[in-house]
Amino acid sequence: MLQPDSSWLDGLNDPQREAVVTTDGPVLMLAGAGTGKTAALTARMAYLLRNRLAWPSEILCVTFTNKAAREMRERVGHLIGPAVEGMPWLGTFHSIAAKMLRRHAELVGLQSTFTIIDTDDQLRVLKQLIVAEGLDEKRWPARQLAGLIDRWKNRGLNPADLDAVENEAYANGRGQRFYALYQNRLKDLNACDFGDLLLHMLNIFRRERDILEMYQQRFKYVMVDEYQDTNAVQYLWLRLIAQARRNICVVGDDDQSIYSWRGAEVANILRFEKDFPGAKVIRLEQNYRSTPHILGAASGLIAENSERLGKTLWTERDSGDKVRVIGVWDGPEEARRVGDEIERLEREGCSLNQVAILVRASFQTREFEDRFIQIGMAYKIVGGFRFYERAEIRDALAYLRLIASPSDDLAFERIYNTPKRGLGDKTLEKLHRFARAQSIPLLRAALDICDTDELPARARGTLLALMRDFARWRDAAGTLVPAELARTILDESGYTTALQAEKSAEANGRLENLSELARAMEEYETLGDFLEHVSLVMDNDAAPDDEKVTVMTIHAAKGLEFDQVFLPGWEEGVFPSQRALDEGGLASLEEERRLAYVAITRAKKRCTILHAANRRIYGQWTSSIPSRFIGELPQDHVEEETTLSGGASLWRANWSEREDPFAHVAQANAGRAATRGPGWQRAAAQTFNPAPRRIAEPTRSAASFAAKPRSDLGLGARVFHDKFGYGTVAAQDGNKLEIDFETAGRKRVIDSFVKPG
DNA sequence: CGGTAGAGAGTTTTT
DNA sequence: CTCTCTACCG
Repeated sequence: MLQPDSSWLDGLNDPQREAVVTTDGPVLMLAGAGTGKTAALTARMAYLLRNRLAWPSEILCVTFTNKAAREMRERVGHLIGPAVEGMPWLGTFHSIAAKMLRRHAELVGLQSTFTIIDTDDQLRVLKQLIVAEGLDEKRWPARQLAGLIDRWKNRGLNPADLDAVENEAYANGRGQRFYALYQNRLKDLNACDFGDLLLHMLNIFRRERDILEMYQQRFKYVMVDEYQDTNAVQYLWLRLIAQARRNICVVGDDDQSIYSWRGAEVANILRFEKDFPGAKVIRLEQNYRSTPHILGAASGLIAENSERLGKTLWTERDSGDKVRVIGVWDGPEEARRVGDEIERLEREGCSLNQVAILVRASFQTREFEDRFIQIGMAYKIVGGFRFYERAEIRDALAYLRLIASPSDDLAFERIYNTPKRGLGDKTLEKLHRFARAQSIPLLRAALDICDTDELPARARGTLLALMRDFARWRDAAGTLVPAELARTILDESGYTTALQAEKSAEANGRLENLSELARAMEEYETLGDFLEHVSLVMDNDAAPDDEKVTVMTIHAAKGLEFDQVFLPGWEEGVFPSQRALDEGGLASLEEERRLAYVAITRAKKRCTILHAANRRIYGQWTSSIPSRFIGELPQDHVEEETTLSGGASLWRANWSEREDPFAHVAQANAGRAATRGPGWQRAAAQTFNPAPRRIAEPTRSAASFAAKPRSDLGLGARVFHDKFGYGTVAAQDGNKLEIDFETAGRKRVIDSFVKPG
């Protein structure tokens, strides 16, 4: 064997280095937030490859997200060059399982060309089953069943494995039956859902010794990122694969486990040493990301949790700023305050890409979006719908799926009347009956039924035309590259035209998404490659674009870091969320606390926590008290700018700079005093001596300085706004416009956000 | 068959 | 409040 090459070890600290060179036997790397676990993991992989301990194809490296997989691939590539291209088994649990399952599909009754369906299709299938079984879909929602089936699959349970209690969970003891029906239906459709990818492979491993052994032999080394997030199937799957050689290295942080509601089991990380006796436990505790105050605040908070392995993060950095806690009057003021702070940071030269607002729940982003539009702050909302989950993308994909596999009934159902071509439920019903009678797929049935007199003339004509289109597209698929094929289909199906005709605000964006889709397809040579990619890999990562503040949920922010982090909405009921408090008991509360820990540890330089005394939730004004997590932050690391219980004096301190915070509430509450909670009354009872309210913008925003009116947007001008759609200019004040939007109503907007319509 | 009016529900979401 | 789904009418 060659001399071990240790150049990868430069720049790593002692524990990291140990994790890299301990290649034999099980290793549990407990890596706190910002301790360089990815660096360690990638160095370890480079070390294995460079020292010829394994070929690239002999390393199994599993991540949860495509993003993490991509990053890992890039970083290993940096260390060892293009050899990394040949790492076929570096990827997400799902993509790796899918790759395996394509090879062994027949063992679970599928063809290797099976389609991977998403939640949408899943719900459609379930709904059909529920209706077919004569159940009231209102009483027993498909969503609920989908959730149950998901959870069962996450736990590695097949229909036959359900006990009576599980079975009772749906429709009075019909859970098992529906689960089984669903699995059969998927088999008929030659499809599987995300959960199946892992469960099928687990079943195969359990049943077919030789196949399991083959993989056990192949993978000399197994590495797992974010191990605290593994669920039962993933755990069992990994354990089977790693059992033979026992060269498994898992990396995780029990304090950052925030996905238990999706089946992740922290217990997996806690029991690793039992599963793999003799495991070496390595703690990465030196933090390279945050200031001591940020770490101190986060550590103090997480120390309140009981079930943890325990780590002590430390840093060599200087102190920096304390974590700020700011109390404000209500939601709008919170957004205003954050906007002001960010403008100040901007003036100080801080890059907006280094600023993030992290919220507990996605509805909270709205407040900020409204405010940022008003002051002309560049922002991006991350999360929400993934690219491939958008309706237009899924429609386009359905067309392509149907070209690639004509038996894809789900795809057929999705597009046979999209765009609207006058085919309705009646026609679909007939098609279904026809297809079932002959045991043929819907597309085939549609073709054949045109030769009969089953359908009224008009429907038959429409259907026939559609079938001709499909025949033509199938031919075209032989000659055109996927991207061109997609463009042709979108064009000839009338999809593009229908969108263009629809003059709504979203239509434009949808058209852009579709061209984006076609552009993304350029990289693929075959339709099959592309479809596999899209169902498993295609994600939402916005191209690294220009200076923008990021607004996203804390869940979405895991693994990221920013100089400046704002954490709004730290109020009881919002964070920790009411649901967690009501339903999950202590375990839930602790997960919320871990979430808070993740949130704080995203900050490199400064972390600002906000809480509002009043918030409008579902249109109701509700008063709220600061989150218990605020009280749990160690005093030494925190500076409180104002406290609500401190009452008037603190409010008054900043009073003159601000518009009357009661204005909103007073207005909104006019005539509905009943909605005033105790907090409102308490605060309202305090007498203030408000400074005269400003008439114009309550705060100076950067946008209001460059107030040059645009001549092309005078009164009455018709304009288009990306978010609000078409409207008419009702007032113009410098570069600020008031616009009556056709659908969104009157809004104040900076002129650079609109274009003449 | 397709548009509109009311009702009902409404955390987090890597794949 | 605001979005989504379903029921009904044209």
